[in-house]
Formats: sequence, structure tokens, C-alpha cells
Amino acid sequence: MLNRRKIKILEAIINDYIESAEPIGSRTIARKYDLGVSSATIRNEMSDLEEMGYIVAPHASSGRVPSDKGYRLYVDEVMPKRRLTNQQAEFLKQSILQNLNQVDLLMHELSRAISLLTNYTTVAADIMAQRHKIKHIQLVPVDDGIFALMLITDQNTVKNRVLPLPEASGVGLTTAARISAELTRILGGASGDELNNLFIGVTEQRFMDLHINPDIAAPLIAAISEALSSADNVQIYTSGVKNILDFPEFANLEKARAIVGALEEKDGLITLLADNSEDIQVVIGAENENTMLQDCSIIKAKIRINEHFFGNIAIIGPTRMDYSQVVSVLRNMAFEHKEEEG
Amino acid sequence: MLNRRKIKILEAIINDYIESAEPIGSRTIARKYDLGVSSATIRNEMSDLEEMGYIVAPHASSGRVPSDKGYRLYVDEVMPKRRLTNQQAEFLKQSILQNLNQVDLLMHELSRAISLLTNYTTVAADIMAQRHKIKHIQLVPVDDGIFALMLITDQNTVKNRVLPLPEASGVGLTTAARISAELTRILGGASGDELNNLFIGVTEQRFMDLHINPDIAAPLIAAISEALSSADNVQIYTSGVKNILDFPEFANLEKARAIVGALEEKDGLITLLADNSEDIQVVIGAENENTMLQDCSIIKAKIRINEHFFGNIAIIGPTRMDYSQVVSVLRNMAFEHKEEEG
DNA sequence: GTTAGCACTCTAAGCCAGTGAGTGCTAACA
DNA sequence: TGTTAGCACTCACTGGCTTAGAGTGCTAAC
Repeated sequence: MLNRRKIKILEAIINDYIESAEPIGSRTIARKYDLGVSSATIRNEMSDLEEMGYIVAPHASSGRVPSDKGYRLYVDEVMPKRRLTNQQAEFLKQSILQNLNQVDLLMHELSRAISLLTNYTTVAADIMAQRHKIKHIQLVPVDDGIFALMLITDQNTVKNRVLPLPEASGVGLTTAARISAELTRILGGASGDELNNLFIGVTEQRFMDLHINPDIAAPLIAAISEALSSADNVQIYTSGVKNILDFPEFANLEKARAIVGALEEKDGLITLLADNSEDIQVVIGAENENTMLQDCSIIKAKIRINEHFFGNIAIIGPTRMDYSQVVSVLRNMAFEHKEEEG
Repeated sequence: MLNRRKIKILEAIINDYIESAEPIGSRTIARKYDLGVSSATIRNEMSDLEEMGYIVAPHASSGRVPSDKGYRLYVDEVMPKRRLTNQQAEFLKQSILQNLNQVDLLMHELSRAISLLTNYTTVAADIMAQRHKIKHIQLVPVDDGIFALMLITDQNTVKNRVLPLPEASGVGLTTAARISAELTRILGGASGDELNNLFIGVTEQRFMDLHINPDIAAPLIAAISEALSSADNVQIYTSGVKNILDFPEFANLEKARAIVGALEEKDGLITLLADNSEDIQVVIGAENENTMLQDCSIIKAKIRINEHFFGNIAIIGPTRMDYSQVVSVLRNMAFEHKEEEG
């Protein structure tokens, strides 16, 4: 079906288009890429490629532009693996190493770094945060009748809430510590959902059995459950939104608006980040389910560093984005990252 | 200088322009606003207004558009006070009441709510977070040699850091609690800067005096100081970026880019939010120091609710923004907000 | 001081022809 | 049979030209 030459030509078209964003004609290819055949031959091949759906002509007598199908073939079969420069690799590595202990900082720096390296827009989130389980609960008095609640999850992430507990007015550090220990013992290992189910319609007696004043326990457990399971709780880290406006395909204000809008819609972004079974997944143009992003391509990846899963990340750019570069950056991100010895 | 009629005319021009974004001519004013004089008279008055610099003509034979100076006069002297509808006031009130306990949630909801109410872009931050003082320190073991550090500040805000303390490997809850108490006793009341100064070049002996292993105390104090004082620590809450792209003045891609870029630059935003001596301050067009925002107007306010200062907020829109509406929303925000009784 | 009338200005929109890049097809060539 | 040269054709884009419409400034009359 696709002979070697056709693939060469498709590759040339894609490479040129990634760079110029202009439809590209047979003569240009003949001149710029040394394929050893004339523009007429290339013209014939391009005609075939168009018939097969790998490229399209924006209008009857213009050059050709890769189609989604063309990009798909390129990404799946043709695209070369690229290596980062030492400088780039080092930059990425440092961004990661300096924040390995704290998920929120890591996500923030990672999306910033990748956005800087690629010049595309980056979105990251720990969408699994909704399913973390309680490992430790710590209650600390903050002010009269106001308490800070700190949750440590099985993923070693920390969340906190400040909440009023008028019934616990006067409760000091020691008592708060005792309640903390009690709660940790009872609730440890549970996820937000489980908490919810567990405590729907509980009786006061139940709380008494737990040796905790129900007027204190009930709002506390509600707060814990809310902090753990609410979707509000998933923090989205966006970086490089401005970059997307620099691409000529978004000079069209409608499209620019659609994208900026999509980048502000948390639910949509979570769905977008959630849906990836593979480690690195490329979604091209209309393949995207989010209609506001069908003029874009998205490269999603799991953030897995040193065997540990931190969350998901997506790089968003025009369909003519530099897939090869982005994929190589994401591969690099998943490397083993260790402090240098000595 | 400015007689009553001139002011009426200026007001008419501004009101019309806020709505239509089109230059407005004498005949239109004569028809739409019942000033009891002919278009020729209005023409003469407009000629005067132009000479005085309150309005400008984009080109020789077009209608007039308010100048920055015109808006300034309007904002300072002419603009009517408006009342929110009950629905709007209630919406704002609920957004505030439901999050009064926790600064981060409050800022987030507030900027979202105001952006929804006004259809402009909103930015909020607690820029004073860099100067908060320590009220309570809580250290909790998370994993072997890894600890969660929770700081409660004098403003009842909570910050946390996760950090490795290899030297404290094996330290359990009880010991961690003791260290927490010790640190709270020593460092309570200090700001991040003070901590920094206090512990530059301290000797090991000093830590021994504090009854804490120096290998543990040093990184802990460094983390505390970093968490309190770093500028990274100021969280920016942005909402409604898409809105700004809906205004025809930003159909010009250059301007759209400038703004979206400015909204991603944390330092710039902090400067912007920081500089306001008054409770509500209007910055019009070129008055703005940030060159990227000189095509915009910005209305800044202190977030002061129930006598408590939470941070700063800024509403960003085109220079023809609806100053009156935004100011009334911000005034409403500062009301006394209490739960209804019964 | 106000108004009607009029000539003038300038933009935006529509139209048209010319240009150039690119195509598809055909016929000749190796 | 695959490749190439040649040629007619298509179509977007550009620049010049015209027209319509909104608005101004000025003058003279009320």
C-alpha cells in the first residue's frame, strides 16, 4: 500500500508543515528534499496520498496539508525518536529532583518546565487524589472553636482544612491529639467514598462507642470526607497558556476562545487527563472527545517517576505540533531520577 | 469649566460606548438621549470636550470615544452608585459565607463568583502571606524518614510541606509531637524573614540548647522559613480569563496575547495587586504601570470581610469596562456577612 | 445661544483584474 | 511501466477603484 517513497513524501509534508503552517506543494518538496524525482512524480504520489486520506488540499489548487489520519500514521509508524540535548535533560531533571517530596510542587514545576521546553501548553493534575486513603489524621486547635485538620494520605500527600467546631471550644492540644489518634485508628485506610457510605445515618450511640463527642465527630468526618473525595479537591496545574496564542492556527479568535475556555473548565480537563490507558498517548485533532479541543492535538502521559505514580499530564498544541519532540520530553520525564553521588 | 450639559453628554458617550464599543456621533446622542437640544449643539459641545481631552475621535470624521481622562472624570465624579439585584447579592454572599474559614477556598470562590457576576477577568491573592507569623508548628511522621510539616499562622492560614529528614528516621508520633511543641515555643511569633535572620550561621550548640538534634532542626527551620516567606508561596487565583477574549477590543491578537501573558506572570500580578492604598482603586488604561495591561482598566480592592483582611483582588477588563457595576460588586463584597439567624 | 443646511472627510464594503503558487492531465520518453 | 515536461486551469490573495454611510466643521439664519 504505502511504498517507501510515499512515506518519505508524507514525512516531508508533515515536517515542513510543522515548521511553516503553510500548505506545501510538489515543487517545494522536490526542491527542499532530495528525493531524486521530479515535482511531477511527487505530484502523482501526492495525488495518491490524498486519495488515501493522508493529506488534504484546503482548496482545489493549493498545496497539501497533513490530515488527522496522516498525523496518525506518522505518530504510529514513521516518527523518529529524538534525544534531548544535555542541557534540556538536565533542566527537566532538576525541576523534578527539587520537588520529589511534595506532589503539589512537583506538578507545578513539571508543567512549567515542560511548557518551557516544548513551547506548548501543559496541564497536570493528580486526578487520582479523589481515591487516596487516609493514613493519618491530625487535629490542631487554631483559635477558639476553630481547628485545623491535616490529612496525610497513603500516597504521602497532605491536605488541610480549617473548620469551626463550636462544640469543641476550649479543647486544647492534648485533647485534640487524642481525638486525632482516635480518628486515625477508626478511619485509617478508608477512602472518601467509603467514609461517606460508612457514616450515612449513623446514630449518636455509634459515636459514643468511638469515645468521641458526636457533635465534634460528625462535622469532622464530614470535613474529612469532603476533603478527600470532592472533585474540587483535584488541583489543576496549567502552564504556558499564552503559547497557544502564538500559533497562527489560533489567530482565528473563535478557536482561541474555545481553547482558553476549555483550559478553564476543570471538569473537562479532569476527563481529558483521566482517559489514558497507555503511558504516553497521542490524541490527534478530531479524535478528541472535547469538541472545544478538536483543532488541537493532545499528548497525555502518566507521571511515573522512580516507580512512583504522581498523576497525569497533558501537552496541548495545534494538530501540527512537534509530536516527536514532545514524546521525547515525556519519555525523559519518566526516567530514573536520582541525586548524583558525591 | 464643565457645565451640566457637557457632563450629561460625556456620560451618554461613556454609557453608549461601554455597551457598543463603537464610536458615537452627535446625531446618535441627540436621538437616544433626551437632552432637549439638536445634534448641532451637541456637536459643538463635543468639539469642546475633545479640545479638553475628555473624548477623542479615532479618525477625522468619525464619532467620539472616551479618553482615559474622560473615564477618570466619570469614575471620580459622575459615575452612579448601583445596587446589586437581590439574586446577585445573595449569590455573592453565599460564595463568601461558605468559605469564610479557609482563606484558599475563599479566594478561589470569590474570584470565581466575581468573574461570573461581572463577566470580566478576576485575579486574587493573599500577597501578605509572605509576612504571616508562626502560631503553631506540627510535625507528623509520614513514612520512614519522611515528615509532614504543618504551619498555622497568626492569620489562621495553614501551610504544609513534606520533607525528608533522614536523621529523624524512626522518630514516632510522640517524639514528633514533642519536637513540634519545642519548635512552636521557640519560633512562635516569628515571620519567615525573621527566622532567616535568626538562624544564619547558628552553631550546633545553639540547637543543643533548644533540646533538638541539630541535624533535624536545621532542615526543619529552613523548610519553615521557606514555606513562610517564599514568593512561590503566594497563591494566585485567576478566574474568567476567557471573558477577556470576548471583548471586541481584544480581537486584535497582539493585545489578547499581551493580556493572557500578563495573567500568567506571577510576579507582575503580585506587584499589580500589592499597590493599592485605598479600599477600592480604579486604574484606567495607560495609568497602569504594567505595559502589557495598558489597554485595560483594572479595579483593585482589598478583601476585607467582617473586619478581617484576607487579601487583594483585581478585576481586569477593557478600558470601557462597566466601572459602576464592578465597584458596586466590590462594595457588596466588603459588607458584613453573617449567617441568617434561625 | 441654538439650529438647519451643506460641503467635506474618512472608513468599510464591494468589485475587479492581475499575480503566482499549485494542480491535473496528456503525451512523450527511458 | 514508471517518470517527466509541458500546458491549461483553478483559486486565494493583493491592490486599486468606487460607492455608501456616518459623522464632522463651518456658516448663516433664527
